[in-house]
Amino acid sequence: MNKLSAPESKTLLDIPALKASCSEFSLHELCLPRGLDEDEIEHLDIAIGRRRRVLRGDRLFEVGEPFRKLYAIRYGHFKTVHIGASGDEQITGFQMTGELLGLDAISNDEHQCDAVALEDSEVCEIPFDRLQEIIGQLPTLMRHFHRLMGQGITREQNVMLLLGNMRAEQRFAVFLINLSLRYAERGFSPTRFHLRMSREDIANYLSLTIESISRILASFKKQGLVKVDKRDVSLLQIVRLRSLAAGTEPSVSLR
Amino acid sequence: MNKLSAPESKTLLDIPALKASCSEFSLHELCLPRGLDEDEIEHLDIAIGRRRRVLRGDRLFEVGEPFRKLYAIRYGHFKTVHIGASGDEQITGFQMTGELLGLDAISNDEHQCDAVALEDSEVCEIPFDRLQEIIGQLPTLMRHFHRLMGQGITREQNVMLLLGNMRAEQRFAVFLINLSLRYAERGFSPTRFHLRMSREDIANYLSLTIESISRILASFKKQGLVKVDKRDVSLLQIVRLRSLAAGTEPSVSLR
DNA sequence: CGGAAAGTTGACACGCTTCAAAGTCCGTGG
DNA sequence: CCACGGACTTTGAAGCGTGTCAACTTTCCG
Repeated sequence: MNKLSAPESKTLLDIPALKASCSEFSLHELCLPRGLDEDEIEHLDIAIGRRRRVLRGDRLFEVGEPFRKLYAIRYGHFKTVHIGASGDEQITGFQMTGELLGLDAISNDEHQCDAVALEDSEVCEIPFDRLQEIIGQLPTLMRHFHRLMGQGITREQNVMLLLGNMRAEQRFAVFLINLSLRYAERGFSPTRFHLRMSREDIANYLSLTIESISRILASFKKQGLVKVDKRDVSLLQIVRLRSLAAGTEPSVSLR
Repeated sequence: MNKLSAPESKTLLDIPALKASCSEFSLHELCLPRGLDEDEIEHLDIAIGRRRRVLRGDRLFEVGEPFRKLYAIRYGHFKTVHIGASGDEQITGFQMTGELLGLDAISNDEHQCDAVALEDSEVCEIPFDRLQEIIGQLPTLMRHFHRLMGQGITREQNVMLLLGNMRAEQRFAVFLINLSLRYAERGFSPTRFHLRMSREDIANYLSLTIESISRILASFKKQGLVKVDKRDVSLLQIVRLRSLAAGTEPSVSLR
């Protein structure tokens, strides 16, 4: 699907081509900030550095690695994994095309987590010091970047609410609805998609066990909420799923 | 303790006074960024707007309020409260002198939580658009501000780890050790401090019940880890508490 | 001093984990 | 093509940590 034959080592000053490449892959987050004129984009393309391919299972960056660049996902999926004090791993997020990786390293100049590709993927490397120089001259872009960092904060606050207040079924419903929304934003079906992550990853992210995920999935299937074949999911009653996720609808007992 | 008779309506261009006032109250976070020269501070003081007092129990800002300013705490304590979809409240953090409030609103131009004063407090109001103008001209300050936002992100990731992976005792130990560190940074005792928040607030923050907090506290007292009188806490065995918090030491059964 | 709010303590319930075992998928090699 | 093995998934039964509920005690503050 994402087959592309992009010229690998073209000059970075080819503005129309840059613009095209950004919109083509819907890098709407940082590569194609809304409201920039040609002149601004000209500055921006200096910061948008090399592309980098990351194969499934490989790490884009690791805990402790010095912080130099942010990464905008051109296509593919990633997970970010934190290592707790006692060696336990926790997945703190799944990222997809158009999203930004590496913000967690800004505070310490050191990456706080591993970023692992869930499938063969490609990212834009964005040197952070160059980015800061540029946004100093482009207020629109600065505002945009700050909004992105703010989104990182609110996203995580939502996960805090999820882990703090929700029971297993609701967590899983939130997980599904969240994926649905993000795929819809990218022009894919909100009701049918492929899970790039294993059950184990999902369980870890939601702080549940794979057994619980399995049981909830079985329960959802029996209620006719979803259809599941391996990692292919169809949301059959998205309205009910939404109200489950919102906590409006009382969750049905698992037995 | 924090009795001060600051001239309320002095001119904001009094640079030496500004400098003094910032260091005096250890607003080391944003009001006194390290590495700024006099000239830079001159620019900065335009952004540092009015001071504002907030009485115990009052809200500095509320959910849905349009975002205009960030707030640097000059003295006092706050909690930030999020309202879940089904009306349930969750406390997502406690903030103390020198910390920044309002970052969560940057993504949406709308505050995502309530900020409630836990005691009579005072903040610096920092108009965000002015701040952005200024950091566009002061790279040092920009880097500093980004570091602060990054800290917001890493702080929340730590809470995610806490809520996701830790049992009740460990959560509470982390809570105590975290307070201890932050008081130490501010020149207060790391082993004796006063809790500004109720048991209910603590329980809510840690996603536990007040009964659990009470039981854990009793258990810690029995083990000689802490001494507690109302809201006054003494950490008697900070080493063991640290290893409990780190998950190194297996937690002792509650009975 | 009195009533309300906050904190403590005990008994029980429940949701999820843990442990165990069976079932399914899928690549590999005979 | 089928047999085999390992990884992943499903399902069941039991256990544990924490929530819930209720009663009691202490503290707070007019």
